[in-house]
Amino acid sequence: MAVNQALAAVLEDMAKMMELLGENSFRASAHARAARTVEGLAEDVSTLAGDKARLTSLDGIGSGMADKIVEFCTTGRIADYDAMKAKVPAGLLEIMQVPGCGPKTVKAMWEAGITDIAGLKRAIEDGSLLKLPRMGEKAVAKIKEALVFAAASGQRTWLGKAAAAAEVFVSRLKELAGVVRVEPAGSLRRGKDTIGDIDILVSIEDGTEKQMAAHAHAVAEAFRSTPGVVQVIASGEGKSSVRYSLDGGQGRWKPEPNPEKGESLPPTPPGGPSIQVDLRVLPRASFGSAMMYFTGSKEHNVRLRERAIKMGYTLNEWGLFPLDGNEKPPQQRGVKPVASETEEAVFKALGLPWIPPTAREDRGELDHQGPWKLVDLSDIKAELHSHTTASDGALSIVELAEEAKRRGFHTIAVTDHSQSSSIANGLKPDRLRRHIAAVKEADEQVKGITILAGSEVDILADGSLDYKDELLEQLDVVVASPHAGLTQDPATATKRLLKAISHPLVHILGHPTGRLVLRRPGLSPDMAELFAAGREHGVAMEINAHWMRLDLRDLHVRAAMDAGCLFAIDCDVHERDDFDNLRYGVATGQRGWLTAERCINTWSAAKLHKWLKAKGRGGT
DNA sequence: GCCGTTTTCGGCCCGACTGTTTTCAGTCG
Repeated sequence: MAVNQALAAVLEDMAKMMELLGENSFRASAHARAARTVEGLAEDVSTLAGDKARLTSLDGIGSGMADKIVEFCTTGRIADYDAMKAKVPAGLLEIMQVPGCGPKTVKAMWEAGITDIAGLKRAIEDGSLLKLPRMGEKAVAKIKEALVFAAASGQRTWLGKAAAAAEVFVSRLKELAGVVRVEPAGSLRRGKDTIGDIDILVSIEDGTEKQMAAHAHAVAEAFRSTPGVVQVIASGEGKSSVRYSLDGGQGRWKPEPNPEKGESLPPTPPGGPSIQVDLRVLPRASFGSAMMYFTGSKEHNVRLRERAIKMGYTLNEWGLFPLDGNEKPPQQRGVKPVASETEEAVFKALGLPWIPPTAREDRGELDHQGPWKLVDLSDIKAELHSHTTASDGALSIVELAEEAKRRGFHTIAVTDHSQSSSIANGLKPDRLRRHIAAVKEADEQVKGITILAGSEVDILADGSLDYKDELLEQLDVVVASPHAGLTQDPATATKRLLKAISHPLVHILGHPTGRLVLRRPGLSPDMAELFAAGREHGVAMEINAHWMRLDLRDLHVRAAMDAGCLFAIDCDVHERDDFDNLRYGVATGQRGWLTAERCINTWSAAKLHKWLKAKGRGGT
């Protein structure tokens, strides 16, 4: 998978450089699209390099691109890329990351001798940037301000962090007069594991033009003045953009330099990392098409619009309109849309079932036959991975069980850490034996839910488990997880995890790669081999729901689905609020097209308990 | 550079906003 990322980065850079060099923009976007395809592969692209027919069967990969991929996989380089790199200074690609600095602008900078961020800062200070075409005072001020946030603006944040930030705006705007609905859209609604910016849509109740404008104005004002907003980027009636402090910074930060401190550029904003939040205020009549538009993904939208054109329509955020050859946008000519108020209506008019937002990634969802039946939050009836105060959790066995019961679960498995996880206060065999007894006692005591005795057993570096079989046999649930040795090479990691999967007492492979989103890549085993073994041995693959893990990730889920695996979506509960992370695990499952029947947490108590008991006794 | 429900050539999604402009280019999502 590391190869996929490296190749995707190269193709992405090629696309950027083509834009800079003023080459055919469609050629550039073809490279960008190929980059996305390569990045989205569940298997290592180098395993496909010998099979050109399979390569060209991938979306956006034609004969020429396939040759480049083969070249990269066999020689580690692409001649065209090297040639472009020799022409285009690397610093220009960095400047292109700065908001407001697109290819045309950066090309003009290049022609003026600016080739990196430092040069850009100098050109701002000595005023030479102003001499560039279409570059006035305001444009320079904007770039100046953008540079302050440049380091942060390229960064993405965790799904859980972004969701919490979005909730601050949603709950605030919901209370305003004239507001019908407030919904997050964008990658947050799609449940992506990292979020670049937050999109929030507000629907305004019908009324006179004046009333609606007043409501829209009030919404925009409330949005911009939300505590924690550190910068207002744009503010119109229909659209506003701000930066919001992810550390909950209070009050408004003024992006003005203080000359007394010798500052010529604005100081770093308070509150640490921040995220851009975009607001759109819309009439009720176009809420469905606008939700589709702003939920994306961009690539999914492009496919939808292409489909619309083929069917004689044009699709935009205002609705689905008949194609009439008139150049002026239909909504500006008073043309009535065929569909616009709900997403269902727009999809239906395009001959499609409603597609779950989590599946809108241009990964074949438009060709999906029949209605979507993905696993849903309400399907989950069991939590099979949780920790108590016996290891590193915050709740007692009874507290944990009561909380699970309150959330409507029929089963909770207590799976504290095993002995090698000493940092997490893992249980030595004697303690585990006593813990099993305590769990059984609690199971007697707490009515209305089944409490299972389990363990999250370390998969040691050589693939063996952290307890002897004699002890594992006494457990109702065995979750085997890698915790240490997460920098092993792929071949070693594959061997290690295969050994654990083939162990007859293992039910669930916990957070299989050990990755931490935006922090640690984790293991890169051969996923195809893992999933084939998972199916063979009847081991469920975990989707760890914590937003810091989301492991398996969406693409792995899709591959494991195709391989016929079972899944467990678990919160890895350490404290009460961790149960709330379930939605992120479910979203990740949905992104891999996971159905409820393949997810053991959705099964009835009888079916689940029977499946667990069958392990190690000859059945699967 | 890709691709085919008019196509193996000639297309390739769509609108809002901003700033620099007097009619539009560039950027963004």
